[in-house]
Amino acid sequence: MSTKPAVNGAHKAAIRQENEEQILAAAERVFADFGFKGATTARIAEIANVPKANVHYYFSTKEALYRRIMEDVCDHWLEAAMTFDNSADPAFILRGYIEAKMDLSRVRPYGSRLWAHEIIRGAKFSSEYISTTVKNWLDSRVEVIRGWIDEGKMDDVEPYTLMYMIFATTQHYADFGRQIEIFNNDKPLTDAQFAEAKENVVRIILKGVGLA
Amino acid sequence: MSTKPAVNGAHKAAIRQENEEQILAAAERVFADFGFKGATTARIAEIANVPKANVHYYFSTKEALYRRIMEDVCDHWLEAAMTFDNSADPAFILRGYIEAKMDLSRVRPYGSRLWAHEIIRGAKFSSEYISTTVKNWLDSRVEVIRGWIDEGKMDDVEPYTLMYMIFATTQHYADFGRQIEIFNNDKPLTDAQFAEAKENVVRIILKGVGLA
DNA sequence: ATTTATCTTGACCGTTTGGTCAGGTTAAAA
DNA sequence: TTTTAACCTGACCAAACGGTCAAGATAAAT
Repeated sequence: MSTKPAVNGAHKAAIRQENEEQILAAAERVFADFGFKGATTARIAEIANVPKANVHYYFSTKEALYRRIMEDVCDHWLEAAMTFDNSADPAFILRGYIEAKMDLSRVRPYGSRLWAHEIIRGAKFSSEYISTTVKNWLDSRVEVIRGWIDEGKMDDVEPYTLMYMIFATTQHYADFGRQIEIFNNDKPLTDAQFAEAKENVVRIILKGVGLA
Repeated sequence: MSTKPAVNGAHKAAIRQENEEQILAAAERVFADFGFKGATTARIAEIANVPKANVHYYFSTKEALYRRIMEDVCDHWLEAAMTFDNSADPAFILRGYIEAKMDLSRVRPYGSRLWAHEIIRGAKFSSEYISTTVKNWLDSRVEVIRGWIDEGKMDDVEPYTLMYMIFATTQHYADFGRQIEIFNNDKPLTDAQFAEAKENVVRIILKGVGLA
């Protein structure tokens, strides 16, 4: 561990932060792979490289750990959502949002997979969050899209269907990453391949709604 | 049970078929909700309305049951895949394929979710199937799309990206069905809403690749 | 130097889990 | 009628699981 002399408990605080981060990262991965019920605290401890009792020392229960990670994933999702503002230029906004979501899938695939698990099993823990924070955001974005349609800036498409298409397509690169890898001759997409995919996704969707 | 007199073991055969179907349906649902590891044989038995020992009487292990259902889901997927043939008319073929996939999500959401679980956790059981049957089919369809592009029938898009977009968008209605339901004021999509979504998905994608 | 607070962790506990078994029931075959 | 085969299932087993605890180590405060 750190050899730097501690001042005012900084060392103990650093120990806590380092261990918590290690456990959170391990847990995100294990929950992403197996879902809440399928994940074991033994496996999380193993990946985090700490004794199982330590997981419980820092996070009282498996569920507490799970909720903590989901909050973090939601915060990250919100950052991408913020790129979708009320600008007058739909092509610019939609391009920015799709790219932000694609990038999120690229840099944090486990978070997306964890979310997918959560939704697939019925959104047991996140139902309220989805029906409030996420739904309010979605409904307000749908109003913005409707405004663009009314102003003749884009085709008259059903806005919810468009948003679901964007969610689905962008998260696919995280959730079904392994399948895409198998299709790519068992190799992860290179940065170039991913950039090309991103550009094609943006292009097809923008043209699909009359913006390119 | 059936009161019809049996002839040549038909009754016993009917018992087996009925019980197997019940267990398979229950298992598909439980595996869809919780994934392989998170699902329990006790839960499957409960949903199937049979004693747990009966599950093992008909399917030796949990894994045998899981593999059996996955084979079935793959067969079903293949049926939709068959709509994508070598026709000269890309708009017609893509529309047919997208619609078949959307319908599959509508009539068999658990199968799609089970598949999603399988892929999210790394395609542990299905890796070979994906890298052979599915990949060969995908690669051959990509060649067909390239042919259409070469003939100037559609835009020069990256065919794999297009196929992933179709997979993602159509399966979203099954895998993230709960989220969509929450966004729909906690009500499942009506048939009319689903038909509208399907039409919009087809329209956006076809236009997005220069086919509408 | 001593005390206090935090960290560490092997061992343990009660519950859950996948799977087995023995004995009984029912239907079909001989 | 008897025998055979298939179905049924409560009880049980060993292993896995989430979580706890006591005792020791370490760092910080007094």
